[in-house]
Amino acid sequence: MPSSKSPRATTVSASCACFNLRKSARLVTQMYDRKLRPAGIRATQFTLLMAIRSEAPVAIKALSRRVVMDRTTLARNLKPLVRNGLVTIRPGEDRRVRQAALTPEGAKVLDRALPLWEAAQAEFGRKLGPSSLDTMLDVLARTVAAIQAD
Amino acid sequence: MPSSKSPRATTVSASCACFNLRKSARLVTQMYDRKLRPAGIRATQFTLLMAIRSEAPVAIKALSRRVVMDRTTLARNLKPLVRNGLVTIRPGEDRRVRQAALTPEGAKVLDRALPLWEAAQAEFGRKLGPSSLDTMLDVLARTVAAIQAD
DNA sequence: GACAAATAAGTGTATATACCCTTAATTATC
DNA sequence: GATAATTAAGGGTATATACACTTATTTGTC
Repeated sequence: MPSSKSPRATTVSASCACFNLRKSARLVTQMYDRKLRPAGIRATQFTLLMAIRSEAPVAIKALSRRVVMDRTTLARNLKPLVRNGLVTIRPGEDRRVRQAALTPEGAKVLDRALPLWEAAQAEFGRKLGPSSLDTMLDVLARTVAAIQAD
Repeated sequence: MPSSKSPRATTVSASCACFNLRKSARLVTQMYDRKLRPAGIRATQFTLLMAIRSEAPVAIKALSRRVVMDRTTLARNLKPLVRNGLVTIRPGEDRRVRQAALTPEGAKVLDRALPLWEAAQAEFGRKLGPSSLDTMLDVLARTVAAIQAD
């Protein structure tokens, strides 16, 4: 039973789903970014490169659905990748659409990044414990499904 | 070799702790931000106001430890709150230190925000299920502990 | 007391996030 | 076939994140 001093403050910090998700995401992102640094990309960029490689050429809109990222956020996250020559964006047949694809350089960076990502995954799994990692992925997947259900 | 490419992509999107944390954090933050909008603050700002209220006056460094946020990130997140008159930052006795505290206006906004936050919590709990919410908070707490253990 | 080590914080730069509003192109409706 | 409704995307603005580097102050050591 919490003390009478500031029970609500304690409640927020311990029970707010948003705060605790963001807090964990900050720490985990820092860890993955550090691991990926030798490849010259960040965790978010790694995810995007992987998603593009598996579906290229893919429209901005379709890609944003795939990675569950706001369309305008995605467009801006692609900019450094385009600037650094890892991704190309070209008009599709439907001239409203712009298609993203990996460049050869992008594929090369991704090949260099993959073992670094695997190392990050392994370290995180070791620290948290494999069954907890499974639990986390399960509850996060259900969270996304629950929110997107509307 | 069609099979060399798609399984890894699937693996990343299904098993990357960083990607899935960030993805969930995006969606959940959007939901909490929407709920808090009538109070004129965002989820991150709500968290900071709560933390400041429960410990004011509190140094930037101490606050950054409390909310597990990079010190420079925190300093920048405080700026809109100071600009909008919700928080004051003043020098401490130790003149290296700057102390943050709520203004009366900040307390007023927080009072207006609290029931909105509670509504967001309730809606999220209803969507995900109470036991899943507990599971999430538990695994996120252990994640933070595991990473900070080093 | 002088000076080195440690500590708290600010700045520059870059990425990440998403709202709102607008523009261009396609599809549906009559 | 002209026009309305829909769809894909870009730009403006604001917040969120964190690394590297720097500055100011305090503390520890002799």
